[in-house]
Amino acid sequence: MNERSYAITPRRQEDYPQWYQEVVKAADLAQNAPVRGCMVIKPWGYGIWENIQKELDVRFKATGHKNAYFPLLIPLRFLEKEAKHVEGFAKECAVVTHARLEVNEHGRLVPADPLEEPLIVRPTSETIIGEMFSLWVQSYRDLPILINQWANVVRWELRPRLFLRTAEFLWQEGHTVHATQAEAQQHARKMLDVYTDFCRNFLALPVIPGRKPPTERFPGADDTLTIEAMMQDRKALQAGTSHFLGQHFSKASNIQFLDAQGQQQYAWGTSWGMTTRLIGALVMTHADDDGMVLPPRIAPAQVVILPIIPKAADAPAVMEACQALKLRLEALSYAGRPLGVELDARDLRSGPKTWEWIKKGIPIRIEIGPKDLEAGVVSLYRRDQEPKARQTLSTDALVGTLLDLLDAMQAGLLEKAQALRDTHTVEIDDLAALYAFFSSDTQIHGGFAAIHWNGDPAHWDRLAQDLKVSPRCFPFDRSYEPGKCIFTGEFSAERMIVARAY
RNA sequence: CGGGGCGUUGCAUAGUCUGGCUAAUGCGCCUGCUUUGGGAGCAGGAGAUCGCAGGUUCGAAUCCUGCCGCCCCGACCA
Repeated sequence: MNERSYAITPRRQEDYPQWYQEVVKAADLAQNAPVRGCMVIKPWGYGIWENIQKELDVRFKATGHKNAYFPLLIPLRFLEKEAKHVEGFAKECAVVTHARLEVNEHGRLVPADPLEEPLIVRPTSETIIGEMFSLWVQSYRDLPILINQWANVVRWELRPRLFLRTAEFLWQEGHTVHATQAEAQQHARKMLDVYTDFCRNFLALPVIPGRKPPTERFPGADDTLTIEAMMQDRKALQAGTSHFLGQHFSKASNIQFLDAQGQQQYAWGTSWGMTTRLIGALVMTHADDDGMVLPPRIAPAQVVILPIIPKAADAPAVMEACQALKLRLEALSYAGRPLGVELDARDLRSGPKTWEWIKKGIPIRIEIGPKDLEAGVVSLYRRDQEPKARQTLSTDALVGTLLDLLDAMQAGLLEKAQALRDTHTVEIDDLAALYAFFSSDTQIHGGFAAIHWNGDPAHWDRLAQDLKVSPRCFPFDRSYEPGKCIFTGEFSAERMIVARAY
C-alpha cells in the first residue's frame, strides 16, 4: 500500500528544523525581512498574535493591571545602574549614536551629528520603567503599581530563527512594584499562573511551571519562574517567564516610599513577559506533516467555506448558499469573540485552494457544491483528521454542533500534546541512564529528565557539554520525593527537569 | 562571535573548477482551449542589470579583492 503524500517536505522525523521552517512558510505566518535577523509577520501569523494579545490583555486587566507605554530608546546610563543587568544585556544591545544623516562626497548617506550620550534600543524596559516608577511612588499608599506594556524590543541575537529568536520581537512586559517582599513574590507567582492557564486553555500547550536554578535567572532577578513546554522533537521551549526582582531595580532607580511607620523603604519589584515566540511554540507543538494545525481558540478564523463549482452554471446557487451559511456562522460566538469565518471565493481550482487552508491550519473546512445542495447537506473536514475524511450533515446540524466540535478539537490537541510530554518525561537516578536517554542515532530522542542534583556547577558543566542539555526548572506541580544527587549521592530535596532546549 | 556551506526570475535548481552563442530547466504567474467533488492537460506568453561594490580581461554568473545577507553546527538568549 502506498503511503499518501504530505504537504510539507521534509517530514518531521526526516529533518525537524527544516520542517519547522517549511511549515512557517507554507502556513504563510511570516517570512524573513530584508533586515538582519528580523521577520515580517504576515496577516495569518499576526492574526494569531492579535488573539494572544486580546486574551492575555483581558487576564492582565482582571488581575488589576493597566496598560501604559514607555520609550523605545533608553539612555545608556540607565542600563549601567544595575550590574547584573549590564552583564546580561550589554552584549546584545543595538545602540543609537547619531541623530542625523548627511550625503557624503560619493553621494552616500552617512551618520552625522553624534549624540552626547548614546541611546540603546530597549532589550527590556526595567530601567526606564523603574526610573518613572521612582517618580510615581512616594507613599505606601501609592503601592502596588501594576503596569503592563505591549511593545517591541530588540536583542541582537547571533543566530535568529523565525518566531523563536529574532532580533526584534513583539511581547508584553509586566512591571510591578509592591510594599512588601511577600506581596511581590506572590505576584510573580500569580502572573506565572496566569500564563500557565492561558497556555493550557487557549493555546493547548501543556506547560510545566517551575523555578529556574540560580544560574538561569534573569539578569537582575532574585528569582525567575518559568513555564516550560515540550516540542514534538522533545526539546524544551521556555514559553514565558515571571521574575521576582527583589529590590535590585528599586535601589538602582531609587524607588522609595514612606511606610505607615514613617520609614523610608525600597519597593519590591516583579517583571514578566510573553512574546511572539509563542507562535513558534504553537507550530512545534501542534503542526504536522501537512502544515499548521491551529487550536480553535487561537485561530484567526475557525472555519473556511469553500464553494465547489464544477460548472459555471452552478455558481449562483452555490455562492448564495455559501454566503447564507457564512452569515449564520458569524452570528455564533466562540471563545468570547464572534466566530471567525472565511469564504474563499477566489477563482482558483478547488484542489490547491483546499491544500492552502490545510497548510494554514484552519480548524474546519466546509465545502458546498451542487451535490450538497441537492442533498440538503454540507461537507465538513476537520484539520485534526485526514485531509479527505469527510462528514456530511445538514446546515442546521452544523450550526447546532459546531461550537462543541471546536471545543472537542481544542481538548484533543491539548491531550495529544500532553500525552507526548508525559511519555517523554522520566525520572532518572543513574548517570549512565541519563547519558543513554540523551544519546541516539535517530534525530528525535530524549525528552525531559527529572534528576536530583546537589547544585554544584562543576558536575553540571560536564553534563551540559556532553549532552547539550540545560537546567529547565524545579517544577511546582510535581510531587517528586527527595533523593540523592545523581553525581555525588548527597541528599537532594527536589528534582530538577533537564532537557535540550531552544 | 568561531567552524562549515551557500547567494543565478516569485520559489527550487543547472551552469562557476576549465571566462566566449540571445543565461537554461521545473514549479508558480498571465492568456486561450479542454477539463473539473479534490494539489489538471495542451498551446502560447511575461518575468533575471546572475547578493552588492571595485578590479583583471577584447570579453566575467564564471577569475581576484572587499563588503552584505542566508542556512547548518557551537557559545548566548524570550
